[in-house]
Amino acid sequence: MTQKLYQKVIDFINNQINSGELIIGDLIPSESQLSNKLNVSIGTVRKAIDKLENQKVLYRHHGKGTYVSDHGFDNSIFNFFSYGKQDGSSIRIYKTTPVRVKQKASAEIAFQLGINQGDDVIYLERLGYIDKKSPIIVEKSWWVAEVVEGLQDHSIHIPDLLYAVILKQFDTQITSSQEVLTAGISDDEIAETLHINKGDPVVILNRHSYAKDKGLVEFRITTGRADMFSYTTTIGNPDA
Amino acid sequence: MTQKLYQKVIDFINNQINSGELIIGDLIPSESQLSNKLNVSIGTVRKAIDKLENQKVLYRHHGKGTYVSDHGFDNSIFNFFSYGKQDGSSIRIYKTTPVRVKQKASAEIAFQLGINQGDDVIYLERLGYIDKKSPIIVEKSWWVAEVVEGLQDHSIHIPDLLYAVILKQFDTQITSSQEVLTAGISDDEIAETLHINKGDPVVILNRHSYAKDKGLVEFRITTGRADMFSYTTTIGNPDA
DNA sequence: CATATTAATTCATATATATGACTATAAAAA
DNA sequence: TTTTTATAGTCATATATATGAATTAATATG
Repeated sequence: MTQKLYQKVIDFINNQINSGELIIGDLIPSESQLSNKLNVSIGTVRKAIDKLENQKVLYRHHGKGTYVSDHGFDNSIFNFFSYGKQDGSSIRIYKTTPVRVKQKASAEIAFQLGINQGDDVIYLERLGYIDKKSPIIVEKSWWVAEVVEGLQDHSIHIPDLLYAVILKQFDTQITSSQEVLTAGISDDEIAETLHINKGDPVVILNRHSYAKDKGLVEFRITTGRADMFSYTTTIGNPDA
Repeated sequence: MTQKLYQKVIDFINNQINSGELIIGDLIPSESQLSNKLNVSIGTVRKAIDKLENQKVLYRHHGKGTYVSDHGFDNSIFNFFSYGKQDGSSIRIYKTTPVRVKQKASAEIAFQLGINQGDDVIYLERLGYIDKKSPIIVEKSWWVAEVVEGLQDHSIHIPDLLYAVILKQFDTQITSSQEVLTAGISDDEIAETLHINKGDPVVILNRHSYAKDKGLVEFRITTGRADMFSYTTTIGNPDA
């Protein structure tokens, strides 16, 4: 045997997802269909699906079938914003996009995106709300212009989930992101936007996003009010 | 069948761990031994171990056996401190314990530990270093006194891994912790300890730890220099 | 003694098979 | 028509078996 058979199945499913033949929410072929199509036993298909289910790429529904999950990006740290403190229940953040322009990349942005200073980038500034009053996060996002040419056009509607537009309008599938979280204090600009005082603590999340076949396409700095942020995890085994 | 057989295997192994018959680093019985002992097929044992491996409770070493992992607590956010910024490689933090006293619980601490104000608690203050110079984290930890009676005694050596002592000296197994991360700014005391300026940003991690059969036993506030902290995650599928 | 070989143990991969349980749909009965 | 029943498709659990690969320990060989 030249390679692991279950890897063949994993690759097949990943390819279907990455090529767009399968998208979030889709039912994938049944275990027996995959078994026949790929000439492996049904047990091998199960093992492959087990692994993809553990990675949250797929989820099973007994009696119905196996679906493509959208949980990959639900893991973003900033989806763990919570209003109060205790529960850690993730709440919905509504977003607006007050700024969207094409501009020349600064030295810093060029460095972050791996392009040359002065190259075209599309800059978006988004605000996140949990109610209608004042924003709790500011999101600054720079895109390689050639990838999303026209995104600065206000005729394009930007929904809460930015990547949905990127996929549909620009045929660009964001496959993974790298996030780095740290803390800081607000400067004048951030303080005014978030209705807090200069020097108040903020949470800062830098994100680099990669697209299929295109590499690094977005650099994003998200700044959030520390008093509105808490990230909750459980370690160990609560069942024990 | 009254219940899932693989669950029987999972329960057996978890019980061995929780009772202390198996501790971190131990080799668990081989698949065939478990199969014989519990009267289930070897495939069922594999399925059970698969699940525990996914939960990071166990890890396998091909040709040697399956071991009890300590990765449960490696997930602590503060193990993702990194010195520089980029790589996110987790580094070792050396700890000292300059303060350890028995005291009466304040209203706040009593609330956090679910005990009465004025009840005895053991208070530890620990400092974390990445080199020998100045500390980058301050850890304030309050324990229910009856659980760790004597921990304030300086004759007890406290290693970097505090929970190892708790297990051995006080027969108390920490089974899970709940962590909440947020950001803040340093007050005078913290600023002095961490050799930063008052008002500088800090990362704050609150932890509640639970012990087997004893419930909530520790409340901890860890404060770290924001410029030394970064928490890195990858979302989505980098392989895709 | 030092080194190479062999054997035993253990996990890893792969297949085949049987039974059970959940879901949706089509057929039959009220 | 509405309700019930039967059935087919799907994933879930469980066992048995075979082969392969990694590790360790025992044995043979020089």
